[in-house]
Formats: sequence, structure tokens, C-alpha cells
Amino acid sequence: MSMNNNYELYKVFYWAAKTGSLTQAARVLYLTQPSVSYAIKQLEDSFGITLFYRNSKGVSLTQEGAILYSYIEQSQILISLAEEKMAALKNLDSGELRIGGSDSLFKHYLLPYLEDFHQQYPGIKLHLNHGTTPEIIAYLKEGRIDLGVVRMPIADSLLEVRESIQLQDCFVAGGRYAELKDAVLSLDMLLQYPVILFSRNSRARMAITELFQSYGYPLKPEIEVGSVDLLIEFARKGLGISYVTREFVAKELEEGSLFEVQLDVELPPTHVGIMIMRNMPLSTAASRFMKLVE
Amino acid sequence: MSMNNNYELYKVFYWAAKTGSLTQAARVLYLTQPSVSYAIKQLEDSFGITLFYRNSKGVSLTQEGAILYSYIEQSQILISLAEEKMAALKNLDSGELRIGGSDSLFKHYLLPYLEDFHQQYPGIKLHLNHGTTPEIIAYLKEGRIDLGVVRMPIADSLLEVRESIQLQDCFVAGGRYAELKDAVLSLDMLLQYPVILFSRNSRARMAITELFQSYGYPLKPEIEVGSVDLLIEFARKGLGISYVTREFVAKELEEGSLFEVQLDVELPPTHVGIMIMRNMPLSTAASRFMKLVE
DNA sequence: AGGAGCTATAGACCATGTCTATGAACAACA
DNA sequence: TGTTGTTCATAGACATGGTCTATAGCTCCT
Repeated sequence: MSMNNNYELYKVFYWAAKTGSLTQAARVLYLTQPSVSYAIKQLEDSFGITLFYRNSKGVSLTQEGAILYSYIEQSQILISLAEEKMAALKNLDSGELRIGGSDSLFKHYLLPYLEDFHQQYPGIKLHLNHGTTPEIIAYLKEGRIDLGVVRMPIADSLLEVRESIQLQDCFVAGGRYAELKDAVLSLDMLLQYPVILFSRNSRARMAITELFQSYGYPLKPEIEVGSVDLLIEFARKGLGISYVTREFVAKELEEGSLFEVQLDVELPPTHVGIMIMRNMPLSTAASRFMKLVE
Repeated sequence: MSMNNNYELYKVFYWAAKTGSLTQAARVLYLTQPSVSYAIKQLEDSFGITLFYRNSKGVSLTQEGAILYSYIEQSQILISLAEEKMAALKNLDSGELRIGGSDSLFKHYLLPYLEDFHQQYPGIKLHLNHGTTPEIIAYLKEGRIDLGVVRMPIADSLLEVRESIQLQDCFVAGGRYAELKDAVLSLDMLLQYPVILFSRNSRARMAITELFQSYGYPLKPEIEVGSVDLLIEFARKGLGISYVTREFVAKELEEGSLFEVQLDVELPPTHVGIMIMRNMPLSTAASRFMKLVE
């Protein structure tokens, strides 16, 4: 008599109404006819309302059953759509992948993976959010991105960081400084030349500044630029010696438009790290992407 | 791993998402927290998708969980509305009652019950469908009306007929024929006067025609009219002697604007019958109305 | 009259969802 | 830095309730 408590009954009701037959509904639901009969009775008793006319050819909705059906049909359709959507998300036919990182890492490191991923799963929308390392970390914690790609090291107990490829920063110059091509410079000799650095307080810039400091030389750039592309471009045009990631100028080094300036000290390598939230489940898309990168 | 099979889980999911807490969802659903935990796990396993982030303050939807929620929320709201609607139908706060019958029965027999019913259940819409007895029966079989009010007898194995009040048809005349007031006429004497009958081939007209026939007199009306009101009106104006239902002219008989013409044969009484479909459940409204009439 | 549909009912069974009890992780606070 | 009070997860026991088989009753059709 009291309001029923089992939404499962609506599924049975839906199919009984839709097929006009308890027997057929049973077939659709992989049940036996008595089970369907029982379920419908349950629902009717719970409302205190008869929902179907029973006749020898099957069942048909009463006036009140038809009213119920008008609601339940919509409801069931929504559930079907939801289930289809979940299946699509699961197969990666649908969904989105939100990545945070710097523009240069997107371009020089992540791009091939992104292309690959997009080709394999064209239904997944890609959202790339660029920002500084702290910004990326904040995005990650706010749940605005699924993963972040930054330079190591990252020390944050809430994050899990997987080390990816190693990068080597170095100084490069163009034809204008051809005399340095076969030289090995000390740090103070390098400082005789105009140095071009990335203007933002990037992790890489801080590292190299500290290195010079540790030898007692202050590293003061002649020129500061806002993008890695400009670092490369300025060095090619002979405006100075740029501090860049070697892997990001592979093309220029090969074609000879830039050459690496040899130093008598070793510059420390850095690693690219992929950050995710520790103890938080990854979306299907994100975890598939992680696997691709590894 | 395969698609879940239990819509009950969506109700749990809905409340977990809505309250942001498995513990609170359990409270709403009158379950324990482990049961809710188990249900959510079921759902997640069935999709192979994590739906919630668990943290120490409760749970929050993952990207994919939020997508599921957008569907399920609508679905659950529809179910709630459906349940409210069913409760309203059950209390007779809502619904409709569809009755078939003749205009004269509506007006002279059913009206007080309809008024009463409408006052008691103002939320129920009344639909009155008039037609001949065969039409009413057809409507009933097509499910277009809940019950029919007609004159007995009805012989149809698909119908269940409950006999209600008895009606007595009779001949009435107005002041123009005052000389008949205290007379007792035989049938052939009556035929000397102009007779007014209902024009449609009603059950009542067929019955009286047969009666005359059985005595060897052909009953040929001077005037045929299309409504009971006109039968009364024409008799009052002195256009002839009308064959009407005595109960429907109670007022006119009392005030003296009509009088009953006495005959030396007894005219057979008829009964009003309320028809419903045999072995078909009545709507709540219809069965309440039946009870009111009894 | 027999057969082939349909739904309803009865009774047995056991799977599944629920419970209690407990653990583990985290946050707030003294 | 414990303590306390949250949260959710897990394990294991239990019993409810949905499902089954078997059967009956009914209508329609041949």
C-alpha cells in the first residue's frame, strides 16, 4: 500500500507497457513471465492503482497506467542514453582530456603524443591549458585539468609525478658567433657575450642562474624574451647566445643555423614530469594517455 | 564489468551525488553507509568507470560521474513526479471520470451525483459523452469512457450492469386537454389525440411502440421531437400528449402545468442501469463514483 | 474438442543486498 | 603530537525478496 521503494519495478513496467505483453517483457528482461507478473503486481499494490488491463492477448494500460507511462518512458529513455554515454566514455568514443603545461612542452614534447592520441581516439576533446608550474599545480588541485606536464623536480605530497624523458639545456649561438664553434668556454668567458634568457621566472632560468652564482658569477641577460621560439629566433639572428633546451632546437642544430656553445662545466639535465593527483582516480581518457606516453 | 542490470543503483547514485556524501545518502535512503558504498561500487564496476572521488569530507563527482549525473538527475526527477502524480490519482486530487449516457439521464438522473462528486473531488475532470445506448456501449468497449448510464435491460456478456433506480414512463398533457384529467383512457382512445414522441429510435420509444402493437394498434406520433425538454415543452403548450419519463417531469406535475393521462393498461417500468466493462478494473475515480451512486 | 496463446498463483530456493563490526585515512584541535 | 570525530572501505553473516518451475484458468481459433 505504501509508496514502492524499488525503481527496478519501473523498468519492468516500462517494458510491459511498451511491448503490451508480460510474456514479451519477460523475454526482453531475461526473466520469466511469472516474475514480470509479480513485479507489475508489486507496483500496482504500491500505488493502490491498477495499471494494466489484462486480456487474453496481453495487457494494455489503464487510464492511470498511461499517465504513469508518460513519465516513466522519459525516465527510462534518459537512463538508456546515460548507459550509452557511459559505454562511449569507457571505449573512449567520447569524453575529454584536459592537460596543463607550458607552451614549449606542448609543442616540443607533447605534440607527437597528442597527435597520436587524437588519431586513435578522435572522439576525445583535447583541452590544453598553459601556465606556469604553480598555476598548473593549482589547476590540478582544483580539478580543472586531468594531468600536468612540467619540469622536475616537483615536491608536493598531494601530487604523484612520473618522470618522463630527460632534457638538456644548453647555450646556442648562430653564425654571427661562428668563432665559438670549436671553442670550449668557461662560464666567465661566456659572460663576455650577450646572453638571451627566457623572461619569465621559469624553473630552467632559476637553475642556470643558481649555477653561475655557485661559481661566483652573476648571470645577467642582455635580452629577455617571452617565448622559446623567440629565444631560438634571436640566437639565429645573432643577437646573442640563448639558453635553450637542446632537444627543442634539434632541427636548427642539425641544419647548422645554430650550434651549441661548449662549456667547461657540465650543465645539469632536467626531466619532464607528468603530474597527476595522488590517490585520485584518473579518467579513462587520462589514464589511456598516460599509458601512451610511457 | 558488463552493463549493470539494476536501476535501483541509480537511485543510490543520485542521492550520493546530490548530498555529496555516502553517509548522508544512506540516511535519505534508510540504508547503512556500507550498503551505499557497496551500491556505488557496483555501479562503478558495471561501467568500468570511477564515478566519485572519495575524500575525507565525503565524495564528489568525477568528470564522468558528473556526466552520468546530468542524465540520472532528470530521470529521477521524472520518477518523483510520477510518484506524486500516482499519489494524487489515488487520493482523487487529480484524474478524470468519463461517463457516457443520454442527455436526459445526465440532466434528470445523474446531475445531483455529479454535483456531489465534483464538490467532493474538485480535482477530477468530468467528461460527459452523450450518445445512444449502442454508441455508449461501443465507447465503453473502446475504453473511451469509464462507465455508461443507460436504460435497462442490457444484455452483453462483456458488460456488467448494475441496476439503479426505477423509472416509469407515462403520457402527459397540458391544460389544453384538461378534460382528460380524471379520465382513464384505453390505448385506442389515446390514439384519438395527437401523440408526441422522441424522434430518435430510443429504447423507450421502441418499448411503447411494441406495447401498442401487441394490442393491435399502430402508434404513429403526430409530432417527433429531438429532446426530452421539447417533449415537455410541447405538451405544456398543448400541442399533444407526450410520452415521457414521469420522474423527469416531477416538477411540472407538481406545479400542475402537466398532468398524467391515466390508461387502462399498465405501462412497463424501466430501470436505469450503470454499465461497466466486466472483468476490467475501474479507475479510482470511477469506482468512487459508483460507490457514491449506490 | 483440442491446441496455443495469454496471465495468475503457489511454493521452493538461493542469490543478492543488507546488516554489524571493524579498519584505514584524514582533518580539526587541544 | 596525540585525541577525537569525521569520512569511506572491507569482511563476513544473515535473511529478505525476487526468481524459478509447475500448474491452473481463461480466451480465441481451428
